[in-house]
Amino acid sequence: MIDITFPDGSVRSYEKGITPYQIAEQISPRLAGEVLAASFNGKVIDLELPLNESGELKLHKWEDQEAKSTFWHSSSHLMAEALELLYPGIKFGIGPSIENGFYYDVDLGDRTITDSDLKKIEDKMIELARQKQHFVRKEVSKAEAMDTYTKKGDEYKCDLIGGLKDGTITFYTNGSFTDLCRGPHLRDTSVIKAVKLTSIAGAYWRGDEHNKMLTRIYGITFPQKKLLDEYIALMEEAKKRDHRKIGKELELFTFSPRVGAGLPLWLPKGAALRERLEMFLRKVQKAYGYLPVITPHIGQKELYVTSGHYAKYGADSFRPITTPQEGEEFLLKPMNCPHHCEIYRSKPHSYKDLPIRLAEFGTVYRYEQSGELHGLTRVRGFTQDDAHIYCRPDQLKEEFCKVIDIVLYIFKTLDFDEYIAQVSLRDKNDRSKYIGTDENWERAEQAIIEAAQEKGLKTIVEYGEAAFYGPKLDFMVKDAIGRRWQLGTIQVDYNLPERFELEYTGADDKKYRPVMIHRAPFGSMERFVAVLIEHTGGKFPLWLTPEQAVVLPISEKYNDYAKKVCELLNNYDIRASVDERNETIGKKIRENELKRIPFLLVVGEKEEAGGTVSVRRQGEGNKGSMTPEEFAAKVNEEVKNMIN
RNA sequence: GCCGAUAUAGCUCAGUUGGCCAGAGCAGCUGAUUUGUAAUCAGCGGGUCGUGGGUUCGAAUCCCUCUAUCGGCUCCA
Repeated sequence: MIDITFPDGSVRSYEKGITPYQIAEQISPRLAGEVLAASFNGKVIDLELPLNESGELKLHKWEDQEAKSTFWHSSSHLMAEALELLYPGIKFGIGPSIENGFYYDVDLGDRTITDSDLKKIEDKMIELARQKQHFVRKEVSKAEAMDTYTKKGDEYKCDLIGGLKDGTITFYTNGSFTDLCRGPHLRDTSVIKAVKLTSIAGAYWRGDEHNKMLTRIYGITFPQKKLLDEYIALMEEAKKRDHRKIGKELELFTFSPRVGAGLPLWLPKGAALRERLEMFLRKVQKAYGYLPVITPHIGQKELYVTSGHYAKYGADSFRPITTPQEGEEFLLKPMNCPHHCEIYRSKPHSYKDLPIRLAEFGTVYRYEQSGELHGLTRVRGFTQDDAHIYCRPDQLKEEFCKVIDIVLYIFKTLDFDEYIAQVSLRDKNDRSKYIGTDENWERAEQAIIEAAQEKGLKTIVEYGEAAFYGPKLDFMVKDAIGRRWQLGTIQVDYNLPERFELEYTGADDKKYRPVMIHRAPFGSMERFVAVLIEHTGGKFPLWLTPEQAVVLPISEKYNDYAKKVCELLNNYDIRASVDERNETIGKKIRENELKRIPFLLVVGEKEEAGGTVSVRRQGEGNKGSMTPEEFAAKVNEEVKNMIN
């Protein structure tokens, strides 16, 4: 007998060799019908894997992520089976589950697959799923596995098997399709009731751009048709929040092919929004002892040779700007740090002066590959809310913690509660991508990990994500459809101070190297605004929104009164305007609601006579009448409470 | 940069198998209306169908180039 411990702490004894599915059946037939996967001692396993020892068992229903990932992983095998039947001779790369669904990378040879083919693949998948194909696990030797795929002519699987250890290799078979796979899988395909193949894309084999590009087919499946419909509806809702769409609708920004791809043009309302964000951060930074500086948009090539950026990125940057004579070469500035280092160098520093925090909303230009450009989130010209902190080694952790405070304060003020704090460290295997000594890297990595811990941040660690000169703490936030973007970033750097020979004089009158922190709480104004748009759907917080109120005269007869009200509000620092158009009040309300104006102030005969405005709040409707002064006081009070 | 797709008026989109001066709604302009909480009515103007080439008697429609955009991959100081 073995003892099985359940999540509620209860323990039951079972015959050795019992499967999780049998246990579910014994608990209740209903549970057996709903269970999709199991975890044994924390590891997800097949429902039909015999248990031979005591341990903790969790049975996963659809709600659990473990169930979903198993479900989607099995779905990718189902899709592979359908593909093999529809496209004989097709070769397979990898086909994992992902956050929302699954994909499979395939090599179709000379054939191509387009969106119009997806329907027939979906239909085939449903047809196969209904056959209730069992997923059968088989352990194979490495030689046997290699032989199978050599015969089949699938070089990708052979490549994968080459990297596996003998004795750990398993095949899974469902219907006519057998795949090299670690598992686990569903019991059978019959629970896959709804299928949607979402897109086709190219993907390099093993993620290496020097390798062949395979065709990646993305899909998602559900145990009920209803869940698929809900998912599709949710995605459609999310697409309405796309910052590119809202940016156009609300006239925040635009692009012009004539100006150039990836070079955003901020329209008056977008500029107003961005300016308020800047002012907000400037105020915070002032309180934290930052000193605003301004540096030019170009710098001599030598500057970046010194910093090391030229060696690392010179070949993939905008070409140098050359002067007519003298043979000088300048680069459009791709980052602000070298300039700030030169500011630090402009005079000698005492240990008593540190930390020195130089801040600049610095516009930088980076050559991004054409296929990478994406709305405001990935552009070729953008403005970093940049600052560089030069401090003594003993001040490092405290300074780092203070920067975390700023980032968290900003996120809190803007209701970004679902962020991921990512500690980005060096690639464990390839250290050639980085500059600086191991010792300095260790110190820097340690400082970040400790500071994050001290601030109680829940972090994930990613290796190989560090900058070439130092490790980072990155704050990642998702967009409307779940793509992750890096916003805030904090980086510890021992290398640039070395390269620029930065110094301060210690108490003992000796020269020392300061440590440098690079930090940008927003990341860039462009990306931050993009994510902010997607989070709010364009309904910006009252303190931030470009237009807080619009006065709507019932008819043109009241335009003069409306203008008077507006002027009064403007004097109270309310951002208001008058909709003077000769339109019905219904239409004015509709259009200004669609523009996400927080307050609409209707004025007509009654209001003019009483010296009031009729207040209508976005999404809440009519809130009754009050004097413009009362309204202004209310708005200003609300704004004050939001950013304090 | 790579794979796949898309590009018609300021915006959102129609445009059948290639065939008369390329259409609609919204926006704009003009006029009427003077409006009470999510679309008042009428008239008018507006497009070398992304660009350049090709096939054809004839191209928005078929083919190629380039550009931009979209979904991914790679990259992201």
